[in-house]
Amino acid sequence: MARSPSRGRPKRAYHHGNLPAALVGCAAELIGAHGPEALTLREVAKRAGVSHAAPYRHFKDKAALLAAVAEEGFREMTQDMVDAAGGAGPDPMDRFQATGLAYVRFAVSHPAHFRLMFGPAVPDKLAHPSLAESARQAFSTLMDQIAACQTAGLVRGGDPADLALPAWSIVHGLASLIVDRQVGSGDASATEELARTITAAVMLGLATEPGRRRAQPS
Amino acid sequence: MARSPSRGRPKRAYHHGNLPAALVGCAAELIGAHGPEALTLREVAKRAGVSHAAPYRHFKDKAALLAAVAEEGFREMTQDMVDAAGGAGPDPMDRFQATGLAYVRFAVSHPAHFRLMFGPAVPDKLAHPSLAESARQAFSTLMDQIAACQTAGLVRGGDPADLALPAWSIVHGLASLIVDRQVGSGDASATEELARTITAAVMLGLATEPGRRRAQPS
DNA sequence: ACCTGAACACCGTTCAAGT
DNA sequence: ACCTGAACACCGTTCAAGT
Repeated sequence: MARSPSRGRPKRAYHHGNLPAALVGCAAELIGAHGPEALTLREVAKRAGVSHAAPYRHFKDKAALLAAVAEEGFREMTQDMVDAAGGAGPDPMDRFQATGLAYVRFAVSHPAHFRLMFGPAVPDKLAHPSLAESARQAFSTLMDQIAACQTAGLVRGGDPADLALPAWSIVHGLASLIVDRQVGSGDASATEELARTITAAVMLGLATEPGRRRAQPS
Repeated sequence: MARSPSRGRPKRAYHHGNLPAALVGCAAELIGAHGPEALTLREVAKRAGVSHAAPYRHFKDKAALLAAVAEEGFREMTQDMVDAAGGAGPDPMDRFQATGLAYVRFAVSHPAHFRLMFGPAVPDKLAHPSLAESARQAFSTLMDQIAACQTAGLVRGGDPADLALPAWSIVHGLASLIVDRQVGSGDASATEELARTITAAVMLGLATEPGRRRAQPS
C-alpha cells in the first residue's frame, strides 16, 4: 500500500489545512466525555497539538467552535430519525412513532451533545445560520412523518407544522427531563418503554375524529 | 417611627447574620438580568458588599448558591401553578390545563430561572436534597390535577404518575423549546395560544375511552 | 464566629512576532 | 497564510491572618 502522497509526517498533518476539522473532532470527543460545560478551548488546542491561540485563526471564538460541534449533532440526530422511520415498516403511524423514539434515544445516548445542541453553551444559535438550518431539518423530519399520516387519513387535518409542535414538544420534553435527571431510572429498556408511552399519548391526541369527545362522568 | 433596634447602620446589615439571604437575593437578581451562565460569585459578593471569599462561609461553593436560587424558583413556579388551578373554576380538566399553562408561562416569563432550574448550572441536583424536593413538588402539583380528573372520570385510570409524565413532558418540552429559542415568535399571546393547543393535545390523549380508537383510512 | 487580602491555578481573548 | 508566546483581564477556590 502506498504512503500518503502529502509531504510531512502524519503526526503533524493538522498544519496543512485540516486544523478546523481536527479541532471540531477533538471538541466533540471532549464534550462527549465531560459535557459541554467542561470544555476548554485551551485543552482542545492542546489535544490537537497546537498552541492555545491557534483556534482563533479558524473560529471567531469558543462559541463558534461549539456551534460547529452542535451542528454535527443535529445532522447525526436527523439521520438517526430518518433511519428509524425507514426501518419501521409501511404504517405511517408506526414510522411517526419510530421517529420520535429515535429523537429520545439520541438524547439518552448522547446526553452531552443533546445539552450542547439545545442548551446555553452556544448563546445565540441564530447567529450561526448553518446551525439553525440543521436544527430546522431535525424538526422537519418529524413534520414529514406527520404529513404522511395526514395523507393516509390517520391524523386530523391542519398545518403539519402546528400538529408537529405537540409531537416535538413531548419528545423533547421527555428527552430533556431524562438528560437533566429529573426523570428516569437510567435503565435503557425502561426509558424505551417510557418513550413509547409518551409518543402513544400524543398520537392519540392527534388522531382523526377531532372536536368534542370528552367523556362525561357516568 | 422608631429606628431599627439593631446596632450599626442599615447599610451594613449583612454582617449580622443575613448574609446568606442577601447573597441568594443578589444572585437571583443577577441571574434574572444576565442568565445563570454569566453569574460570577465575585460579582455576587461585591453586590452584597462583602469580599469575594465571604460567601464560602455560608455556601460550600458556587453550585450550592445556585442551588439555593433554583430552589426558590421551583417554589415560586409551584405556587404559580397552584394559584392558576385555584383560579380556573370547578372543572378538573380546566384546572389541569391551567396548571400546565402556568408551567409554560413561568418559563417564558422567567427564562433565566427556568434554565437555572433545569439546566446544567447546578451540575448534580440530587446532591442538594432540598432542591430535589422542591422540584418533586412542582411535578406533584401537576400530578394532583391529573388525579382529580381521574376521580371525576374525565381521564382514564392508571398510576397518576405515569399519566402525568406525558403532561409534564409536553409542557416542559414546549417551555424548553421556547426558552432555548427553537420555537415561538416572542409574542406573548401567540405563546399562550401555542401552550393552549399543546395542552389540549395531550388532554385528548389522556381522556377516557382508552384502547384502540385509531381511525382507518376511509 | 465571621470576614479580609493575598495567593494559586486556571480561563478566553488579543497581539506582536516568528516562519 | 498560519502559528507561537507573552500578556491582559478575568475566574473559582483556599488559607493564613485579622477583628
